[in-house]
Amino acid sequence: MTRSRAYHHGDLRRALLDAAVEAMAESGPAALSLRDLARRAGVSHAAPAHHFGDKAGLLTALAAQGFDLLTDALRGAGDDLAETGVAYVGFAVRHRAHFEVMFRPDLYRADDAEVTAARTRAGEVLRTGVARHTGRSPEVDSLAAWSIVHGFATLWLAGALPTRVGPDPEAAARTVISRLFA
Amino acid sequence: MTRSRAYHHGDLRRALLDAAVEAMAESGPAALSLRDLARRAGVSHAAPAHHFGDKAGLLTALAAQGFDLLTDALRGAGDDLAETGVAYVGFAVRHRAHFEVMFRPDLYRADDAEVTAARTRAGEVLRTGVARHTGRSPEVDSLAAWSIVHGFATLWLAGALPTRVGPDPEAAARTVISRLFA
DNA sequence: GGAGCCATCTTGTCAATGACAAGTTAGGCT
DNA sequence: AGCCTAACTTGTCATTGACAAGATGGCTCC
Repeated sequence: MTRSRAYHHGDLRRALLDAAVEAMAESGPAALSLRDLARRAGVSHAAPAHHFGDKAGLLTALAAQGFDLLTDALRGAGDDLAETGVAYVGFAVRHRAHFEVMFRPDLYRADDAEVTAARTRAGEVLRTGVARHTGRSPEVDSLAAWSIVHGFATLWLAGALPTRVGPDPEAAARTVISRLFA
Repeated sequence: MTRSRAYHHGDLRRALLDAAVEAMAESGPAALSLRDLARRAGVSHAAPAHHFGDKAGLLTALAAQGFDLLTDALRGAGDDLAETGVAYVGFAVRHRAHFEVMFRPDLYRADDAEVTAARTRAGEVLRTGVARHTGRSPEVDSLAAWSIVHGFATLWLAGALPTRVGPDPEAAARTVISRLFA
């Protein structure tokens, strides 16, 4: 590493992505500024452009990274469909910045090849999880399961849910998800 | 009206909100610019500040208007819970700009009194709709119903759903929602 | 071992934007 | 008639994203 070697940061690309996550955690995605990221990484204001082209480029990379992280999180939940759903909510809470970019296609280049591939991989995991679980129409079940976990996660992150839900999003999600299989 | 009377636009506040919806329909919420709205309304670049204070103020007004529109849409769906859910999705598709602001609290002053009241009203309609429908835990059912319609609407708007779902979001929503009551 | 090459990062600049300050106009009220 | 205040204007500033052109230094290849 040997932090701060004038030129050649070492891993500026990763440092900028990390800074972006950090900045979004503090002030939300709307306030994100490339120049602020450069400042955080200790480089000049134009350095990010070299790695990502423009702001949309950086968010594209962040989205791709996010879909890969989601894939890992879902795989780590094992074979139980309900736990996969809980893992989805857990990912949203733990990787809020990634999550908030991933499903906002106006912020990045959603048709980028790398993002598309990563999104497809995550979709596969979700789909096969549902197929493994139920004998009924896996198509509808897949949509319903995805909708309910995505909706719950989004509403939680937006602060739209009543406080009565409690402080633990994953516990609440477990209850809600199980309702789908009642 | 007598459009364009030099000073005193007549209904600039409404005109700016309409322009905001129009602008967001064209280029998404991230690209929204107060100066562009002023241009669309044919007023000076500082005119919006007088009515809304700042950008967050304008989006706060838009969010409040959105929650009122949502309340109307839900009420118009009648007593059937599934149809209320379909109406929720229909609202998201038909009033995309409002919807995309409403659940993004970092864009506006979510604790504004007017917004809070409007959000509460919409919440009431949703909650009583669920209570009327089921005898089981209305708390969990309410969360599950809200999650599934919000998730479906969000994913649809984000273009995240596979094309196989078809071109009609409300029809697809009907199928998915009915899965919740299977 | 050194010469050149190229990715990496810098400095400099421009137009656009949000926010604020201070002035101007018009329409209602007394 | 006069004024008084809400509604809008012009002007300005710091910040930002994007682009252009230059500087630097590690790496390869001979």
